Amino acid sequence: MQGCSAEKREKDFTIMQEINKTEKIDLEKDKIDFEKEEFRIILNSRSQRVTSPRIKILKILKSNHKPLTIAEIHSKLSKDKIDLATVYRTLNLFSEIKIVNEIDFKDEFKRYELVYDRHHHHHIVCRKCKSVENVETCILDDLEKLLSKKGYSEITHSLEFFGICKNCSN
Amino acid sequence: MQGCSAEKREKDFTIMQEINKTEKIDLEKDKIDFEKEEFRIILNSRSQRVTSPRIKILKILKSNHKPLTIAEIHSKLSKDKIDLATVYRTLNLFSEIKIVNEIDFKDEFKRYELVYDRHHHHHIVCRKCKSVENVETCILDDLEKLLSKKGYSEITHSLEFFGICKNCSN
DNA sequence: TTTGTTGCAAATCATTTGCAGACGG
DNA sequence: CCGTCTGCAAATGATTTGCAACAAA
Repeated sequence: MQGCSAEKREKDFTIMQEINKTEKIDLEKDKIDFEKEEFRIILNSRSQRVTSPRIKILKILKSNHKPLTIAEIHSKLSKDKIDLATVYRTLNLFSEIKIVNEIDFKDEFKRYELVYDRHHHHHIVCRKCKSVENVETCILDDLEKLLSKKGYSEITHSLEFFGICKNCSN
Repeated sequence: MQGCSAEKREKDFTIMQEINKTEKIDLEKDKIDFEKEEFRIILNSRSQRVTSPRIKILKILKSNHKPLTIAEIHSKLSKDKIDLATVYRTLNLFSEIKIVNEIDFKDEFKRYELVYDRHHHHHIVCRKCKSVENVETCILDDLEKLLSKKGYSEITHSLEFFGICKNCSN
């Protein structure tokens, strides 16, 4: 293909057409390209392939500042025709490589939240409407006081620790 | 039935026979009868019927000082031929009336633990062997220090709050 | 070129449900 | 006796998996 300048020019032109089209539609082009590059680095650094479904799912997780269910992620991908099975496989992968946290809100669905770029935090979930707010502090007493000041009532919490026990360390 | 003394005596005798038989087989009779009475009170006070599957499941939860999965509970009932669906329905009921806590250990199974007679506590779970120890303290920093002194490593935790938000209170 | 990923369709498996008979109060 | 609970069998629905085509490195 080297030296095949006519073809190259035609290709460049096609690319420019593509970019112009994109610019008109998407005013946040620069931000999005930056994100893509960020995701590429994250995946590469963990020896994972950079694929279109993975980037799209990462974008969705990044732009939604609350934990999402598989169904929510999949429906946000509806125009991209990404298979449900791929969504499951991708989120299982992301959990394994620890760039995503799997959260249980005590309903029937698991939720996923991007964590590689965020500091440790928790959530307060409304038992009725399932709305979610982040909780940044980390001492329980202070927390519950804070939450009731914010207007929540009947607060309960669930806290579990996970680790490797003595036996398993050997 | 008043004044029907012959019948009453016969009935009492039958009961005594029953008790003697039980004593020979089960040396912990007193303890178990006490438990049954306790469970009866708990269920009655919440307007729930006292049935044999419910008592058996409560006994299992009471005697196992760690959260159990549905499958574990069901297998401990194997000799009693209690249906799996009944186990599910019973534990959902127990969760609703809040005598049992439903816990997520981030594997595929929900676990259930009796809570009406215990003070609030958490757990530390080994990620490999799934062994469970209770955690009684309740300040996170102290906790994690305590846990690593106990020999756990790579400790993480998961904490979520649940409550009713302002909007839903109206 | 090689290895890993995706889409599709089918399988799996935990959980729920309808119903008829059994049981508790 | 009335209303609820249980066992059974079938349905449901989220999640996983096998496989062939495809894409990334």
